[in-house]
Parts: sequence; structure tokens; C-alpha cells
Amino acid sequence: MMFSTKAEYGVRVMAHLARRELDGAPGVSPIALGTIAEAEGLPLAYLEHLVARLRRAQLVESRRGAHGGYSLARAAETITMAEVVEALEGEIAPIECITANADGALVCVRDGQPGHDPCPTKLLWTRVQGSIVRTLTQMTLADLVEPAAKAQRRNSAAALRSAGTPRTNSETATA
Amino acid sequence: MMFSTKAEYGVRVMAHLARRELDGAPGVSPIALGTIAEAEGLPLAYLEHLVARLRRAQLVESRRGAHGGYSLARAAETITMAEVVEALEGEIAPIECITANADGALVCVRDGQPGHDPCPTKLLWTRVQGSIVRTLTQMTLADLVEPAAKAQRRNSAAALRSAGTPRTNSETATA
DNA sequence: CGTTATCCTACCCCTCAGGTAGGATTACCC
DNA sequence: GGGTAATCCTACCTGAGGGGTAGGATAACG
Repeated sequence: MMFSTKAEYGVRVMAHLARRELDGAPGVSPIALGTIAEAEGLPLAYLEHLVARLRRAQLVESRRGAHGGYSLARAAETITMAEVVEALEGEIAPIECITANADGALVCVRDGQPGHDPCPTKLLWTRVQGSIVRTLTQMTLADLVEPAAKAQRRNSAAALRSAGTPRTNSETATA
Repeated sequence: MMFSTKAEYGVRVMAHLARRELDGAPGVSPIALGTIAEAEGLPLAYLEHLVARLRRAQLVESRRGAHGGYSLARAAETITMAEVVEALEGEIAPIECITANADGALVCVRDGQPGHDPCPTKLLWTRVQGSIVRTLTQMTLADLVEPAAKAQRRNSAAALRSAGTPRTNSETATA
């Protein structure tokens, strides 16, 4: 596996927060981490570390003390999965030598040594990196949660209006 | 970094073999690993492990004894980078729970537990996996080596025919 | 003031990446 | 056939990092 469980668990926490934000009142009370840990079946003490990264990246906000907890720092539609994964895992790069300088240009650390062409393999890794980052950037937290929330609304409200909601294309799993 | 140096080094070995195949006579003597190790500045003993994986995946062929070495098992145009990376790193999956069953369909190991929707995050990881595999599959070893070989021919033969070779699009680095 | 939560620091175990070492085997060449 | 140059194979080592635990300090309710 290429991403650790940091990304997996952390994304689940973010999804949990986003889902709550769709259901409940918008600015209402934050969710305690213990609640999320229990619901997702993940160890609380470990989630604390992950959520600390999310907080430092200003993706979640915290309220301390009794009735404290976490909530999204911004609307789910404005949070890209690239931000989330990067906050959890660190910079996204397929291998060490590929890095992205300020805005998007991919460079190989061995560039500028005129002796040899930049590693001929650079072409490969830059493409891989580009495709990963593009995929992660195109998808927002809201995209992740929407289908589930829609299904839930369909179940709980039992077809208040059975037709009409336009089909989003976000469930067509890319094979 | 998401791929280890196994992928990085191994790809460089494959590129080295492919480049030699373009230059020299096609079916000529194989290249000793020591030669490659020296040229690429990589430890021989470690490359032996990597090339063993490539051999088991039938991507390279070996000849033992004096004047032995390695050569590509197939033409570079028919070897996709997905094969190479997978031989070196094992199955390509962004996280543990996502795997690809026989032919391309991506499944989450937690699918089929009807209690909860398959992890809502599945949508994210399947997309990431898809984009990585797609990128890796679309590119062949020949694509990697062609630009370098072209530049080299341009330098050494000093414009035998200065025009005519149709432009391949493989150098447009995706930003 | 007690309770409930976030915060922070330190530690721990185990796997695996990354590499070394040393020998067995095979094939060429003189 | 014997030296020699290569692949092959197994075992081992070391450090870093993943995946947690533990315990307490701090803050906000009531």
C-alpha cells in the first residue's frame, strides 16, 4: 500500500465530520473524537495524533473542555482531498526525487546537474505524481460524502419526493 | 514518498537495458549488472535483489557465467511501466483495503458487509488507484527511453537527416 | 470543583526498506 | 580442466517509521 493508515483513518474522520455537517444544524456543537472513534471502530488515542495534523493544517477547528470536540474549519465543498491527504501524510510525491516547487511545476532534485540528462525516469514519476495530485485535487470532501448522505436521506425520509434529484456522476467508479 | 527506491532503481535498470537495445545490435550480448550499477551509481548487491524480481516476472532474461548479464525479455514497446513497477513493488494499491480482482474491477475488502455502506472513502481510493494504474499502463518502457535516445542520436550523428522524424507527444510533462 | 473534553510529550513494538556478506552455480576462454 | 566472470541464493544487519499506548497538563463547561 502506498498511503498509510494515517491517510485512511484521517479521511474517515473528515468524512464523518462532513456527514454530520450535512445532517445536523450547520453551526451546531462540535463532535467529540471519542464519538467518532467509537463509530468508526478506530483507537481514540491514535486518532488524536491524526486530528492534530488536521488541526495544524487548519482543516478542522477544535473546542476544548466539556461539550468540546471538532468541526470542519471550512465548508466541505471547499476542502480538497489533496489538502487532507497532504496534511496527514506530508508532501505527496511518488518517489523522493520528485517534488513540487511553488505552484505545480514538478522538478527532479537531480535537475541542473548538466552531466547527465535528468533521470530519464523523471518523465514517468512526474506523470504519476501529476495524475495522483490531479485526482486528489479534483475531489472535495463534499464529493466523498454526498452519495452516502443522499442514500441516507432516501432511507430515512422514505421517498418524500421519489423523483427529481438529478443524478450526480460521482459514483461511477473508475475501473 | 509513496514508492520505495525499489521502484526507482529498478526502473532505472530497465531503462538502461532498453536504451542499450535501441543503440546497439538488437540480439547482441547482455549487459552485466555490475556495468549498470557503476553507470547508475547504485550498489550492485542491492540491484541483484531487484533484478531477481524482474526476472521472476519475466521482464528480463539472464545469461550466467562469463560475458553473461541481463537483457529485456520482450521489446521495450510491449513492456508497460505498470508491469515493471508491480514486479518491483508488489500489487499497486493506494491503501490496504483497495485491491483489484481479476480484471480491473476495484473492490474494497470491506464490501459485502451489509451493515454499513462500503467505506465512504472507497470512492476516493478507487479513483486514486485508477489514475495511478492508468498512467502506469499507458506508458511503455520505450516511451521512457525514446526522448533520451533521440537526443543522443541528435548529438552523436549530428543531424544525419535533420527533419522528418514525427514528433512524439511523450515529452509534454504533465504539470 | 468535578467532569469532560482537547492537547502534549514520551515511549514501545514490530515491520520493512535498504543494503551487506558470502557462498553456490554456471558458463566462457585459454 | 582450471581460472575467471558473471548470475543466483540465503542469511543477516541496521535505522526509520508505521501504528499505536500511556499519562498527564490544560481548558471549558455545569
